[in-house]
Amino acid sequence: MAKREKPRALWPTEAAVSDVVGRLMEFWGFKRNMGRVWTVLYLSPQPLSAEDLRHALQLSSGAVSMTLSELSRWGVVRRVWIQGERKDFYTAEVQLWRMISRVFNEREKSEVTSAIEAFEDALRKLEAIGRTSPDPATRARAQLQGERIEQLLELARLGRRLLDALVSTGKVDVEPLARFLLGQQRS
Amino acid sequence: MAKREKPRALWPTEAAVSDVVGRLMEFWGFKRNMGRVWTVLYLSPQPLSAEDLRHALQLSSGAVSMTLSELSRWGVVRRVWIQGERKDFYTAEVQLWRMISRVFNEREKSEVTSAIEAFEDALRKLEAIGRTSPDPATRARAQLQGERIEQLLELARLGRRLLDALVSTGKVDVEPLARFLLGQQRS
DNA sequence: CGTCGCGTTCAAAATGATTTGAACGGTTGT
DNA sequence: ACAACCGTTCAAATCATTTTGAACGCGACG
Repeated sequence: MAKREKPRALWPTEAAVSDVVGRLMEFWGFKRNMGRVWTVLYLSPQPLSAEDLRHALQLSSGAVSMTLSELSRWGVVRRVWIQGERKDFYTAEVQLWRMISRVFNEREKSEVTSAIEAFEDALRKLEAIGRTSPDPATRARAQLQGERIEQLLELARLGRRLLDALVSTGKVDVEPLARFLLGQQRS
Repeated sequence: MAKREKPRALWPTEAAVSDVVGRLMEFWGFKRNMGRVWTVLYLSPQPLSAEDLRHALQLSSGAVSMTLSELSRWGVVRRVWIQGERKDFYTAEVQLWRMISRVFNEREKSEVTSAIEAFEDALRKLEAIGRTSPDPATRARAQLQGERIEQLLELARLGRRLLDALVSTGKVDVEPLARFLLGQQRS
């Protein structure tokens, strides 16, 4: 039986930071606990077990299990083997940018892409109306809506390009992006 | 009594588009109805009354009122006077980029900024521990956490720079940003 | 004035999301 | 084979958000 430290309460800074990250992630569309669990792992020198996390964050066993498996699905947490331990242990992905670009790529991009498709679809239908409707008022309205939707579509495409740029920049490292942004700045 | 068209059901494309935008906005942290209401206004040739919206989207009077006032607070919808009408009418802000950069600037930025402050705060506390704790293990741990939090801080600052870049680019027009992104691309 | 139409507010209801904890199934060690 | 231990699952419970609709206040009109 290896000697491991007992589940210990979080330091105040750990609690504070994981809370902040939890909030950010929640704001960002994930569950708050995902952020908190990830942060505790990220700040821990050693891998932690589900039980450690349960104590650190006062969660039920089910919650920990579900949160960890969700985090694993996003690839931001890894399961590690610890010699002579029965339990599973976990570590956080420490390559922050890799995490983020994966999320951008999988989550945001599909969101934006499906919006783009819907806009294109609507445009096609409106064009059909513009060509076939007998009523001039109807045609005019279709025309106007087409123009507006075109704008939305352009914006969505811009968004997608931005995501692509971020992700492809980030694939390697955050540096180039940072340099670009610095160059962008007024002073 | 001016002649105005009766509240009319949405065209299928209008319904579809407002739904998509509603989803995007929800995903994005707003209420779905905000997106839907905005879209209906955006696609309408004339300003619409609260009642029109109520019919178009099947909302209660209260919901329409609250949604419109929230949208007004974000400056994405404007109230307009229509000659000889008792009711209030509304139009959508059509400068898409202006809307978005306002949201970035007010909402995201404050989120990121407060995270940055919290990280800085945590760092200060950890440094104090690193200087004063008698226990070497504690000092080592504080050291490590400091490094990790430093990373988070750097990332948050990068995010803020990105937001600044977007917003300042967008203040004028979307064009420059678009050009930059195109230039960025691999081919 | 009194009434009507309209917009707003807010408590209550509905809906939606998250969390719990007990039950289950698999594994290890005896 | 059994007991102890762990992780997972999922229905039920809790908690948070959103929506409703009735009550109110204001201004316009007769």
